[in-house]
Amino acid sequence: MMALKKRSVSATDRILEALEERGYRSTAPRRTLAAAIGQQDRHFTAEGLRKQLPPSLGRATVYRTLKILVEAEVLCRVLLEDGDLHYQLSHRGHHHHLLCVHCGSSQDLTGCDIEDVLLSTSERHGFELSGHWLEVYGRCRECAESGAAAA
Amino acid sequence: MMALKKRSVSATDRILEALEERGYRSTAPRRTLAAAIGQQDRHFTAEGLRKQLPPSLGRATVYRTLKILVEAEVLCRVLLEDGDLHYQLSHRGHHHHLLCVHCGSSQDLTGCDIEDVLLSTSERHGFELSGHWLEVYGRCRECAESGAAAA
DNA sequence: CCTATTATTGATACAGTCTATCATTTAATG
DNA sequence: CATTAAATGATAGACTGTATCAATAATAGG
Repeated sequence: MMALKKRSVSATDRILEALEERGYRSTAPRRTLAAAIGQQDRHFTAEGLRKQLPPSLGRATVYRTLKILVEAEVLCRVLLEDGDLHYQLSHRGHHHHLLCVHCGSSQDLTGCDIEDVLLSTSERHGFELSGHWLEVYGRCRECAESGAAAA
Repeated sequence: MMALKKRSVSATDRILEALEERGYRSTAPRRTLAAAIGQQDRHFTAEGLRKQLPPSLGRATVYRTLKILVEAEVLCRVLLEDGDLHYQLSHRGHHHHLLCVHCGSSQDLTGCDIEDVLLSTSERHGFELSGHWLEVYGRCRECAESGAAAA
């Protein structure tokens, strides 16, 4: 019982597990990083993250660890509408995001049969599909309901 | 009759027209740039373009002009699979690209009703759609047929 | 054609994001 | 513990842009 805080704990743990699974050592900087990333509730940049960390944690370590985590698919990169690339906690497997341009939240796009549409369309072009990148922008339910007349 | 070379000529002209339409002055650097961009047959980077230009043409001018052209929708930015942003001549209106990861060519994705799929899916999430970004990666017909066993 | 006005240019410096190098420190292992 | 290899952080640098600004060039009016 009392399963509060489950989200942040499990995110941090998932990060540490992913590192361990891949044979990376458990170090103090990585534990600090994992905790900080686990607390992010939306997409973030490497430098934004760094500002929340003790300055003693070197730049290179932050970037190296982020890179590892993207490769491990614990983090994914999201493309903002202006072309900025941010990081975000990822759920397993290939998926897409509904990114709220107002509050910055993101939810996974589920129940979307976009793969099928792309596959058949590609075939018509004689194109051998190997992957795709999709980001969807708009306003989440909360922002749409509250700021009804937002830009 | 004899409508050869139409593509490159019209691309350069389209660029110059777009600048004029928007009230930008016709200058030698911009004409040089327009000609160089018109000759690109696939996506390129700002620095890659710059290497094909006289060094006297300043960095800032290249970047400024590219920015203007993206805003004018004469150029569009394409996202490569690794997160790199490149530029590319654009055809009018919103569209998507089939990007060949082998030869770097790109073709427009037509006959794709992805907007409809996204719209209905977004609605199910209570998400107010305002835009999206989609890139599709794979191999074009030529590359698929020739290098049958390519990576 | 000449001049005034204003946009444009290119040099320079700087910002942001990320990588390479490398001596030092630390974790894992026996 | 002692060994060994991984990881760290400092530093420098690459790459893609943006900001500033004095000098220059394009347009508009006379």
